[in-house]
Parts: sequence; C-alpha cells; structure tokens
Amino acid sequence: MAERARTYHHGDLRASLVEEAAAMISEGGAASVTMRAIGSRLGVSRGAPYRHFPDKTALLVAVAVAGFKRLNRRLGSGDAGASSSSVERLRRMGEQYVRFALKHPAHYRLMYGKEALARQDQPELRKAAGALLENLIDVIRVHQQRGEIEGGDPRAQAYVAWSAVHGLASLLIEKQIDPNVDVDDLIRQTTQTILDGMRDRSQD
Amino acid sequence: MAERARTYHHGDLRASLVEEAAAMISEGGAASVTMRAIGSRLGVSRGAPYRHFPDKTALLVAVAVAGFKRLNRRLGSGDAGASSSSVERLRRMGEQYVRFALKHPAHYRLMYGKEALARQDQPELRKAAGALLENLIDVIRVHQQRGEIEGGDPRAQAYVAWSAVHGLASLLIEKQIDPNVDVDDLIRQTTQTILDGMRDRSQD
DNA sequence: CGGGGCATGTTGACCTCGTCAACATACAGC
DNA sequence: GCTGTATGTTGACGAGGTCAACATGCCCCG
Repeated sequence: MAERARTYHHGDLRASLVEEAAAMISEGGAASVTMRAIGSRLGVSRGAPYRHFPDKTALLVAVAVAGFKRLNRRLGSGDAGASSSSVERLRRMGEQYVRFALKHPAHYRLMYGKEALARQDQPELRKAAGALLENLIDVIRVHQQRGEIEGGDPRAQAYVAWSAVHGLASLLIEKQIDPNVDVDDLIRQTTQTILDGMRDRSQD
Repeated sequence: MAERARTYHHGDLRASLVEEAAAMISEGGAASVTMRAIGSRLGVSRGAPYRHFPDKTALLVAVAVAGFKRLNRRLGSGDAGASSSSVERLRRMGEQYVRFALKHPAHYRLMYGKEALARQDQPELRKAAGALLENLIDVIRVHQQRGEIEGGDPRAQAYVAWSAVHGLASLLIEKQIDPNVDVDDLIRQTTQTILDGMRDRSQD
C-alpha cells in the first residue's frame, strides 16, 4: 500500500485508487466501480488510472489482493492473542473468517470472484490466497501434533475447513440463509462440526 | 432446438433463450452472454429477448433457476436410487453436488452470484434454492430418526452441510485448490468430515 | 372468410463504459 | 533555467443494454 509518498501530481494515486475502489465496492458493490466514477471521486480524469494499472481488471485484482492481506492479518491477530484453549483457537479463526466476510461482503465476493477478474492467472492474487491457506495449514499442523485432531494430510484438512467457512460466508453473503437463523450460532455450529469431524475419523 | 410449441414467429423463443444462454455460459462464461450475441445465435435481433424478459438480468435469473432445478433433479435421482447404506446416501448427495458444480462451473457461479443478478429479491431464484435446502433437510431428518446423526435442528445441520459442499465447489471452481490434490479424495474427505462431525457432537 | 388487434420481432438511437492515442504538464536532476 | 520522463487530460471509438417507433404474423370475432 504505502509504496512511497511521491508528491507528484496527485501524490501516490496508485494507493488512492486501490483504497477508493475498495470503498466504492463496499458502498455500492463491484458494479459501481467505474473508471470514470473512481477518477471523479479522486479528482482526476477517467484516464489517470491507466498510468498505474494496465486495465480495470488489474485495479480490481489489487483491491482483491489487499482484501486477502487484510483478512490474513485479522486471522493472524486473533490467532496470536494468547494461544487459548487449543482447539478454541481454530474455532476462533473460523469465526473471524466468516465475520470478515460479513463485514465486507462485496469485497469478499471480489476476492473469490475470478470470473470478474483475470482470465490470466493472477500471480499476486494466487500468492495472497496461498498465504491464507499456508497459515491455516500451520495451525492445523500444530493441533495435530498436540493430538487434538486426527493426523492425516494437514493440507487436505485445511481445504476441508476452508471450504466450510468459505461456503458459510458465501451463503450468508448471497442471502441463501434464512435471516431468522442466528448467525452466531450457525458459525459456531459449523466450526464445531468441522472440528468434531476432524477429531473422529472412522474411515479412510 | 428440440422443443417447439407455439409456432409463432420463432416458436417458443423464451425457452430457446434460456437454453441458448446456458449454452453460451458454459462455452464462454457469463461475460460472453450478450443480448446481441444470443439473438444472433438464435437468428433473431437484439431486441427480441425483450419481448420475453424485461432485461438481461431477468434472463440470467431464469438460467440460474433452471440450473437449480437441474441440480435438484440430479441430487434427487441419486437419492432415489436404492436407499443405500444409510449415511452413504448423504455422502453421495454431497459428491453429486460438487460434481455438478465442476461440470458446469460458469452456470454454478451464476446460480450463486447475486451480484451479477438482481438487486431486487428474485422470488423464483429464492424458491429454487429453497427447494434444494428443503430436500437436504428432509434427508437429514430421516437420518436423524435412524439415529445415524445427532438430533439437533435439522435446518442448522443442513446449512452446515450445504456450506461445506458449496464452499468446496466454489474453491474448486475458482481454482483456489492445488490442482495436484486428488479431487475425488477431497470430496470424500469433506463429506466424511461433515458426517463424522454431525455424529459426534461433544458440545452444544 | 376478412379484418382488427395483440403478440412478436426489427431498427435506429442514446447512454454508459473501457480503452487507446495524441496532447499537455509538472517534477527531478543537470 | 532546461529537458526528459512520469503523470494526467481529452477526444474518439467500439461494445453493449435498453427504449421507442415501426413492422409483421397469427388468432379470433363477426
């Protein structure tokens, strides 16, 4: 983000673009992000962004990457805070994950919406998402060593856990879940079910 | 191409539009679906679709609804085929679900991509997705009665299971999962973990 | 059997948007 | 101060969604 505060014409337009685009996404959804609109909000012309990003997709990818970094930081912080009662730590991560998605629905959607983004493989994005997975794998590995969860391939288990929280976040965001259901309970039950499932492996 | 009924000008353009749009989505993604392109492929003008759908969104919603119905049918059929070894039935449903998503990635994406669709609540879509949930709840209820899974609120359990398979499908579709991982194994492990988790409930 | 009228389809036009090229300008270092 | 490059601006183009005016087919009424 803070590359350098070059006080050029605008003064680090690149960073401002990413920041403003993220804000616009939160306010009006990804569809409201227009080169013209974003330029207008920043007091520059529609063409200005092209001096910093080859096209709109690249800008959106940057926004998505920033989102992953933020999410990562958030999960990490909750994790660092006193390694609580072992498994509780994993459950907390899951909760933090879903809560992040609920707090920034449009942004979250963008992070996982390859469709709207590159056809080309976006290495930056892949790296940011990869970091998320790696962190999760690390935590799982720790718990495996403590014997708190079954000791299979931690990567596979990470995928299962990730699927559960991502799926829940996605369904909630897309309003596929009855609004009368208590979200907190549902989050708890989801993480708990996964943890229970990872402890009791009866076959394969 | 196969169906005709009213031999009006085109002969049931509405159905053709939905069908063709679905085909185009599969071929080139949702972005390739253009009023002009779809009209061209069907031999009508760009304006013709507007006699059957108020706007492009409505057409896409119809496509999404058709997708849900197809998915529902598929899950139901697998379910009806000899109520296999109890829990195996639930696992099969999960597998069928993910497999459907992998077979029709763009279509699946559309089904859950509210962003691209209505700002307004689309009752048809909600109904179709609701049917999916209801079916899942029914199956879960049956297994609860057989004592094969814990007997809490079947709706909540359905959401948990749905989250897991939807999340896995989503991550796979968006290529967030290492291609070296064996997809079949991952699907099996996911459904198995959920089932194990629903059997062994140690706390609330 | 012949119109009338609604259901369908067609076209032209307008607006928004992404993007590129030509042009303008501000900084930085000499 | 002077020049070159990093930035920003504008005009233009093409794609695409959508609407209104217009055209046409089809069914039903008399």
